[in-house]
Amino acid sequence: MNKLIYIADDDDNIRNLLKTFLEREGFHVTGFPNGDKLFEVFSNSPADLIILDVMMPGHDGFFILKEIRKTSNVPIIMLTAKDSDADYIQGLDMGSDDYFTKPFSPVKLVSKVKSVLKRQEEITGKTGDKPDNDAVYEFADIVINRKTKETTMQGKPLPLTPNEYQLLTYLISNRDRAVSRAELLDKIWGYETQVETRVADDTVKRLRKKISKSDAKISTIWGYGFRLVDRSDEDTEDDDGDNQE
Amino acid sequence: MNKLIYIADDDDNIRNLLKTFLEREGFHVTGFPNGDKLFEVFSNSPADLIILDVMMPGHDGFFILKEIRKTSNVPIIMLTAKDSDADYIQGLDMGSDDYFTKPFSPVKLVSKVKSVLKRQEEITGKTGDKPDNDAVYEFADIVINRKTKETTMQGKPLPLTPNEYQLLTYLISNRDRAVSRAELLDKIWGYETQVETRVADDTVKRLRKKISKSDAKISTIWGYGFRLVDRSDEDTEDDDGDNQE
DNA sequence: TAAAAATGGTGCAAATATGCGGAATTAAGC
DNA sequence: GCTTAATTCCGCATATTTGCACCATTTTTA
Repeated sequence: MNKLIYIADDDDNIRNLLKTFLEREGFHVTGFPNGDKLFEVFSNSPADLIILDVMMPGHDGFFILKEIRKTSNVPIIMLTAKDSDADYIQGLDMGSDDYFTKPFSPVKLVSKVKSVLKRQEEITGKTGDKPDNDAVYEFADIVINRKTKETTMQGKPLPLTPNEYQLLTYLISNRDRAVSRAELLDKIWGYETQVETRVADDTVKRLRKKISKSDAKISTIWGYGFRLVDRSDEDTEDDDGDNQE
Repeated sequence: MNKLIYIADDDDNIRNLLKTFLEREGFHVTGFPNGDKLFEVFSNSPADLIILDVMMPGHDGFFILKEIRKTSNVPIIMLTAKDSDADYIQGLDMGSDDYFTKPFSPVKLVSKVKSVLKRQEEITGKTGDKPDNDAVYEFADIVINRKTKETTMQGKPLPLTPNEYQLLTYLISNRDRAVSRAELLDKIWGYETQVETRVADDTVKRLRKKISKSDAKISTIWGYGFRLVDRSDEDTEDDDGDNQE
């Protein structure tokens, strides 16, 4: 999986310790001496998970946390000193964030990291409301991150070609209705006129093959177009009326 | 058709250009110097389609778009400057909205307008000016979802062919009167002249077979056409000799 | 009551739509 | 320029729809 993890801690020993343990587990780790540096880099190249010490030169961990939260839902693990920060911890969004109390066992932190990442995958992999609904499209067991253009099916990466990506995205964003071939050609291929072409069918064909094991299914509306349905709940009603003109 | 189109753009040249081209195609066009003015007027007298420039004095196009979307499903075409608005475009409801990048060809925009309006008709129905809040047609135990094009009878899926779907939809939307064969041929088959054909009867025949177990029934108006009746309440007066033409 | 007109039903074949595999073309990276 | 991936094109097999011919049944008209 090769996840990228950012660590901000002013203590070199702790940073290197964590780096060592995490890298041993196959993670890609970058350390920062303070939160501001981390934030600066993160703004341009996001990571999969962030570990923040609360006590740091410059802005403290909670400040950085809030800054990051303004634009990202990346999971964040806070490193706190004893109980002193208890009050602040209460305010954390425990859904996507977590905390660890110093001193801590590196082994335990590593397993915490793993569980947080796993949970994150579960959240993105299932139908559950999630904060960043503009950037993430979900349908059944398929998740599309529109910012990173990453697509997953049942948590595993689903490689899509550009056209397939667009088509699937369009179908998902119009999950509540059937879309006609003409509309697909117009929106995705940009054909103004309804040229007699079957490129849409071709792309649907390839897409169907790739998501054949998914709960999501592209059903045909005979004489009209297509519609995305979820096998797990709408399977009983496939055939139905269609078209016009 | 004589559709009404509203345009909001602070650039007089663009507004007049569009106005000219669209009016040449038979559309009725009203221009506004900004989105707020357009919104104000639209609130009282709706249009069939709206063209919004993104960059405008006052609220920008996306803001106006959202305001309009709170109460209406009128198709909207956004005019954006280059790729700068790419992110926002992502957030559009690509189903009923569309966008155009400046600079654009008026000819292409006109054809886009046409295709959008046509699609809107397909979805909303040929009757035209009605917000699609009645996307679901019901008659007796038959339900037609015009968005998904799913048809159910007594809760179970009712598979209809394109022609049957159209015919049933037309009958339901005209439940309060009898429709003549000539009218059906005109509206559904598009036969301008009253060709001596019995295709309408064929489709009625097939439809009757499929809904034979339903409370809905297609009764024949001898010498004229058909009318949809509900067995459960209007059963007493089925055959009667209405006639005219 | 018989004949004519209108409608309903059955079956079939032409027309249309869709799915699918693979070739051909185009685009993209090196 | 060459190699690979992506897209489109091309037939063909299959599925579905639809119009029509033909006959039966009902209704009207004479």
